[in-house]
Amino acid sequence: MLTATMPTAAAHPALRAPAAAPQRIADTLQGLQDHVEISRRILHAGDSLYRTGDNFGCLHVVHSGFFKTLNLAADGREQVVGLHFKGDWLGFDGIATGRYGCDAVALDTGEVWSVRYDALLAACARHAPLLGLLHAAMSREISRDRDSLLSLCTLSADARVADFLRYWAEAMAQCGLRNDQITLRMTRAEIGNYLGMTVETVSRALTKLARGQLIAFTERGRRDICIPDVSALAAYVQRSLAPSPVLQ
Amino acid sequence: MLTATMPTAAAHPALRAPAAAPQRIADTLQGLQDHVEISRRILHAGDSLYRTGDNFGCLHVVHSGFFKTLNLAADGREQVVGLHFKGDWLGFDGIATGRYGCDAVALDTGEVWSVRYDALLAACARHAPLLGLLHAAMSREISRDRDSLLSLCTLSADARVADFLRYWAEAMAQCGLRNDQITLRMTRAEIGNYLGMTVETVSRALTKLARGQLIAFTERGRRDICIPDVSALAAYVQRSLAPSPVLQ
DNA sequence: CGTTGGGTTGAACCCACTCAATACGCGTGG
DNA sequence: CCACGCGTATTGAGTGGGTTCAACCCAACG
Repeated sequence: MLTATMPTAAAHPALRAPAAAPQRIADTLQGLQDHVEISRRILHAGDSLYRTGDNFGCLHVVHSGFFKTLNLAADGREQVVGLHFKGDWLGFDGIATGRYGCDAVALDTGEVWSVRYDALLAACARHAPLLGLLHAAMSREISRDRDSLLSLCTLSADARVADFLRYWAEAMAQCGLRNDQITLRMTRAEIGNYLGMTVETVSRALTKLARGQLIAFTERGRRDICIPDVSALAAYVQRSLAPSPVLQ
Repeated sequence: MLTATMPTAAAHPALRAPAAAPQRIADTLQGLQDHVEISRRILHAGDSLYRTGDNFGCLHVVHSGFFKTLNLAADGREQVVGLHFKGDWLGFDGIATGRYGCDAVALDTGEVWSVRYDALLAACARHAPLLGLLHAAMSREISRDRDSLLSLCTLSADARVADFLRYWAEAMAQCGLRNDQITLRMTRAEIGNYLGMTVETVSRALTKLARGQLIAFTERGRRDICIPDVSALAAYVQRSLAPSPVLQ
């Protein structure tokens, strides 16, 4: 069995997912391709896959690219509630009510595979493992959301940014992409919204991490970030928990 | 069709659930009873239904009482990530990994119905509507978690407490219980943890709400709370969004 | 009684926010 | 080519909401 090497510390809470993530992603895409009729669709940065209130009919799986989900309140508040990478499903929130409960927006050019929910259920009836994949994906989504809550409530602003970068790098690795140098597809405003802080705080946190050698900016633009050692970010999060002074 | 009256403002984001919640709960319990072998279990306040890391084998449905789910990080951080009432499912987070990802703890005496996950799947194959109930429950869980994120990131401490009370009262109504006077089953510490603030802030927020006549404490103890008008709480949340001075 | 756990309240502090100025990157058009 | 505008990012100074630290109240209980 070809298990991808996972260089980062395995002790981290958000790392409960099985180490064989690339295999899982491949199985998901293959399973869909083999048993359900799928419709492929290319989206570009800023395009919406679906919007809050749209009639629910399809589930979607990210085949390439990056997506964010936005929760919109009736009063205008909006909140980035999830980031989604290759192999992730989109649209679960629509099953219960028959309407999507959030917006799904592409962060750059990418492809999604869409399947009709009823067709998927029919396929699951014929081919049971497909249902297992579906349930596992929903289960992971729930766990992931809870980990977000945990980080949001228990970490300082700096640590949340560090944890965000670690999460992104982790996701890159699971997609089989290199994660020592990542290009954030989000503006500081989006990151700040996702992490519950302001643009300025995000910026300050990033410069502090750069000062501490935990990350480095590349020559071109400040949206590319070098992460020499992903596990060092996790260590930073741990350190910042203790009331002992970390790095200035 | 007997649709329960929902007195509260329908404009609120967390109110996406179909209005026929009592019917949904009844259907869930009936569906389980009719098609799967269930094992009933009584728990008392503080008892754990399952713990983080336990082998996953069962899903559980609350039949009576109140439960909280606790996310535990390896480093000791713990976070209340969910509250669960009659008809709610517990244990979804265990499907993906084969181990529960959090603790489920009873907030007072209550009964849960447990079903083996594999038995449930088999029953779903025989009786399709059961699968619909399961997926709807998972879908609602995801939506609910996202609403928590939204509140946590976009509301002030006072508004979060108000929103918490509104949510609890809402849940009581959906269970068919009276919601003009609720007994919080949680200590200030638990509430604070759930809402991402300290005990003192929770206490201050409650006294402020009481000063503003939005809630009132009963004669006995400060854990019983009268809510004369639930929709007034939602209105308070809305008001506190605008930078205009609310109530002192 | 004394003790213990939960709750409230006050005072001082501090992290993160607001406000504001500046700098950067990039496309457009002169 | 530079000028210009615009969105984005960074940095500084000042403020404030929420925290920390502390004292105190109260009810339950041995």
